[in-house]
Amino acid sequence: MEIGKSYSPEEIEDKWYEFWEREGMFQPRQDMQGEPFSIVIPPPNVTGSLHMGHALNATVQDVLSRWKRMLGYRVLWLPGTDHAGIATQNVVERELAKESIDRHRLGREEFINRVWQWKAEYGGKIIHQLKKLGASCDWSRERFTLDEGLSQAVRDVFVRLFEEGLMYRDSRLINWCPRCHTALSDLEVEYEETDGRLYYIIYPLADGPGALTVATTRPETMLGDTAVAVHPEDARYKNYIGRMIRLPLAGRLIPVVADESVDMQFGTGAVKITPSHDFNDEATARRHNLPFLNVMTEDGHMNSEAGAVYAGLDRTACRRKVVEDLKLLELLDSEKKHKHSVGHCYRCKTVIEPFDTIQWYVKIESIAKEAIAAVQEKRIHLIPEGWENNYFGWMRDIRDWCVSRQIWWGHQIPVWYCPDCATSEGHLQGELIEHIFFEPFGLRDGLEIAGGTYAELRRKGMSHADIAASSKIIRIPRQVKPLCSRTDLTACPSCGSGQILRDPDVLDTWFSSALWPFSTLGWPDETPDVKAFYPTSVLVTGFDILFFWVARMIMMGLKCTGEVPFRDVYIHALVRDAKGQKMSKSKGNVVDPLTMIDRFGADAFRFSLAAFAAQGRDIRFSEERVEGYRHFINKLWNATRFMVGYTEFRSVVAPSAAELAADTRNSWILSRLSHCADDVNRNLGAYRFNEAANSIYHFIWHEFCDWYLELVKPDLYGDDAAKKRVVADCLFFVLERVVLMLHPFMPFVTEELWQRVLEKKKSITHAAFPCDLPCYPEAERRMTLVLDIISGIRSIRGELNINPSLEITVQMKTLNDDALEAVEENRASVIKLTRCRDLQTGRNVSRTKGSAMFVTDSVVGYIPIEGLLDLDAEIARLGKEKAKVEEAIAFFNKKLMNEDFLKSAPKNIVEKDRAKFEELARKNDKIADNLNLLKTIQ
RNA sequence: GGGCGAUUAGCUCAGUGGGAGAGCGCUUCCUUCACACGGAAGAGGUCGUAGGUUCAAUCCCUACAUCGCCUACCA
Repeated sequence: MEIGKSYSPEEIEDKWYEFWEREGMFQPRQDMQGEPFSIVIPPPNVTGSLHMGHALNATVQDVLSRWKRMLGYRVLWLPGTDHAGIATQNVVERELAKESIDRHRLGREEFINRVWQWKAEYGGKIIHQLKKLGASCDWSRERFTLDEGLSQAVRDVFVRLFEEGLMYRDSRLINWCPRCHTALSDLEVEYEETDGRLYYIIYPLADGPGALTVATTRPETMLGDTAVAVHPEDARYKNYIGRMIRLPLAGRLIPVVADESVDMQFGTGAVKITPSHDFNDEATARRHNLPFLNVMTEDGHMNSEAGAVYAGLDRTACRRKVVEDLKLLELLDSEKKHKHSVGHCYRCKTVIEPFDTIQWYVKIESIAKEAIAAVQEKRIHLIPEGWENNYFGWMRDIRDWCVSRQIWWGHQIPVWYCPDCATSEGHLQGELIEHIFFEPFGLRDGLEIAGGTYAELRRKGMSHADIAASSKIIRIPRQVKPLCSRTDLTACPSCGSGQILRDPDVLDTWFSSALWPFSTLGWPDETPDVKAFYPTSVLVTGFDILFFWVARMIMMGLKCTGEVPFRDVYIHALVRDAKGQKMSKSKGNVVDPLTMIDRFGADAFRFSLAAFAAQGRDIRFSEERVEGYRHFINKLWNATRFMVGYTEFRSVVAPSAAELAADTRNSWILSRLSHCADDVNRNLGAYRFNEAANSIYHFIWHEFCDWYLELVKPDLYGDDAAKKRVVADCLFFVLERVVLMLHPFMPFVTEELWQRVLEKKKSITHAAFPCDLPCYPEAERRMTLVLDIISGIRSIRGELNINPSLEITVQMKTLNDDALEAVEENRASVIKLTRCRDLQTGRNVSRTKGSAMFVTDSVVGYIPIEGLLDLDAEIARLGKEKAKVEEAIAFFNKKLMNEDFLKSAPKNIVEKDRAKFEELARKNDKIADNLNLLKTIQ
C-alpha cells in the first residue's frame, strides 16, 4: 500500500462523500436494529449560503450523528430548508425591479411561479455546501417548508388552533415595515441606539389662555394626537386635567387626561397621546377610551387624515415640514439632542412603524405554560442549563404571536370571507370589505377607480375576479366572519355564494418552522418515521433563535403532538472573528467556511470547530488553530505511513487486547487508549465536544506518537521477528481504534485510512465505535516510572546542552526491585530514547564523581559529564531544581504543621500530603549530596 | 432600568475546594531511517480588586472595577 508523504484532503473528500451517498450510508439502518436517534437540522433559509454559524451547527450535529451511528443506533439526521417568506420575496422582488416589474402587475400566481423558478435555480446552495463539510444527513428525506406535506401540516395546525379559539383576528398596533409592507412579530424588530432629537412643542389650551408643552421624538405623529396625558399627582398640571387643547396644525380639540403611566421626570411631564402610532399611547387610549386616528399609509406616507397640507408626504419629509410649520407659528419651544432606541426591520433595516391593523394572532398563554412546565420538569433539557432562566423569563412574559404577513411567498391563510353574507348586526359584509388597488382600474365608461368597498365596486360593474386581481390591500373588518377550512373553499358554506374572497395574507415563516420536528416526519399522518423518530433526540442550535424557533417548537410540539419535540437542546456559541467581533458582511470580517475547507480540508476545519465548542462562551475563530489541526492530521497520516511499513509483520489473525497486553508497553498504551475512549464517549454524551476532541488529540500526538511509537522502535528496527510481531500487532490495534474515534470529527481522512490504508472492506461509517476497552493500571504505573526516568535523562541532556549525537553513560541506582525490573524490561527503549551508550542499573551501581543527576520516585540516576560540559552549568541547574523542591517542601511543611489541617482535613488528603513531603525531602537530600560532590571537584 | 456571562501564561482559551493546564507564539538544541505540517528541552502566571466562609479558595459567598451579551413601552 503506497501512501503519500503528506495528507492531501482535496484528493479524497469528494470521492468519499459520493461513495457514502451512493451507498445510502446516511439512511437509518434498514435492519430496524438499534435504538432510534434523530436530529432535525435547523432549516437554513433557502436564500442563504453557508456561514460559520451553520458550519459549527452542522459539525456538532454530524459529530453526534456519526458517533451514534457507530454505536449502533438507528440514526436519522433530517435536512432541509425553510422558505424564508420575507427574505425570499425581497430577493425576487429586487430581481423583478430590475426589469421594472411590480409583483402586483404580475399577479399573485405568476409571482409565486417566479419565486419557485428562482428557488430551483439559486435556492438550496447551502445543501451543496453542507455536503462539502461532510454532513451525514439523509438527503432522501430532505424537506422544504413549502412542500406539500409540510403545507398540509401547517394548514391542519391553523385550523385546529382556529377551532379551539386560539387563532384569532384582532385590531391593534403591530410592528409594521413600510418597505416590506408587512406586519412583523415583536421578535423581528431590532432595536438600535440612535441619535435623535427631542422636540418640545407648545399645545395651547382651547378654553382660555395658557398652554402645555409636550416633548416628542416624532413630531409628525402629532397630527394623529387625540389627547395629552399628565400624571394625576403632578402638581404642575393638576388644573389642566379635563380641559381641552387645540391641537396645533390640525386644529382639533383634544382633552388633557390623567394617567399614572406618565413619567413626571421625563421631558415636561406632559405627553402627547397618538393611539394609532405608538404602543404606549395605544394602551393609554384604551384606558381612557380615546379615539384612534391613523394618519399614515401602509408605505409610510401621511394619509388624508393628516390634513391636506401633509397628505402624501413621506413620514420623514412630514417630520421636517411639521417642525418648520411649528417654528413659523412659534409653537416649537425648543429641541435638543436625544439618544433613544429605534426599531428596525430585521430583514431590510427600515425603521419600523407602529401601525394599527387587523392581524391574525395565536393566543399563546396556555401553550406557553405547558412549554415552561416541559422544561421545568426536565422533559426537555437545555444545555448548557444556564439558558433555562432566559427561556423562562421570555416565556413568562410572552405576548400573543402575530402570525400574519402581508406578503405572497408562504403558506396562505386558509380562511375565506363571503361578501354576500351579513354580519351578526345585519350589515352586508361586502359593504365592509375595503379594497385598495395597486393602480387605478379602468371601467368601461372610461372612469378610473382606485378602490372602494367590495359591494360598491361590484355595483360599479367590476367582476369578482377583477376586484381580487387589482387589490393591493384588502381591509377586512373584524365583524366579517372568517370561514376557516382544511380544504380550499369554492363557495360560502352558509349562503352558497361562489364569489368568496380568500384572506390574502400568508403565515409567518416561523409558524411553519415551529412544526418542523414533526411535520418533516410526515405528521399529522402517523407515518413510520413519526413513530420511530418522534420525539427527536436532540436539537442543536444557536441561542440567537432560542425564542424565534426553539420556544415556538416546544409550544407547537406540545400543542399538536402532545409530546415534547426533542429531549435535549444543545445551544452552541456564536462564532466571532479573531478579535471577538460579530461577523457581518458590512464589517467585512466574515470568514467563509468553504475557503477554510479549501485551504485546510474539511476535517481540520471541523475538528477546529469541535475543539472550539466549549460550553457557554462565544468562539473566537482563528485560522492558526485550523492550521494546527491540519498539522495534527498530517501527524496521524505520517504515523500511519510509518506503521504501514510493518504491515507484513502482523499476525494473520489480529490478536485480542488481552493477548497483546503481555508486553508492558502494549498494555500501557492499551490502557491509555481505554481511558481516551472513555473520555470521548463520556464527553460526547455530555455535549462537551472540545473535551472529547482534546482528549483524542492528546492521546494520538503525545501518548501514541511521542511515546509508544518511539518506545517500540528498537523492536521494529531489530531482527527479532517475534518482537516485531508483538508491537506491529499492537500498533495496528491502537491505530484502528484511534481512527474510529476520530471518525465523527474527521470523516474523510478516517474513511481514507480505514478503507484504503488499513484495507477494511466496509465503510467506517457503520463500524463499531470503541468503548469498554480493557485497562491495565499496573502497566500504567510501571511505564510511568520508565517514562519519568527517560524524561529525567532527557532533561539533563536538554538543559546542559549535550549534543544529541553524543552518547552518554547512565548510572542508575534503582531504589527497589520493581523499578529495576521495569527498567530492565524496557532497557532497549530507554537506551534508544536517551541515546545512551552504557546503561548501568542496580541497587549498588557505582557513581562517577563528576556527574549530573536526576531523581525520580524510584531511581537516582547519574550521568558522568566530565569532558562533556563544564560543571558550573550542572551546579546551576541543580541549584535551580533544589530551589523548586524546597519551595514545595515549605508548602507542605506549613500545611502539615497546621494542627487544624491535621484535625479537619480528610485522612487520605493528609496521608497523601505527608507522603509527598517525605518524598520531596528525600529528593532534596539527594540533590544536596550531589551538589556538594560537584562543588568539591570544581 | 432589569437580567446573564466573562476577567487564568505574550495571544486564544480549558479547568478544579487540596502542590496552576492546553494550543499557538517565544528561547535553546537537533535536517537521527513516519512526520521540520517534525523531535527534545526550557522560559513565562500573587488565576481582575477588596472582603468573607473553610483546616484549605483560582474555584463557594458579598461588594467593586472593567468588558461583553440579552432584555425593556426613556414619550
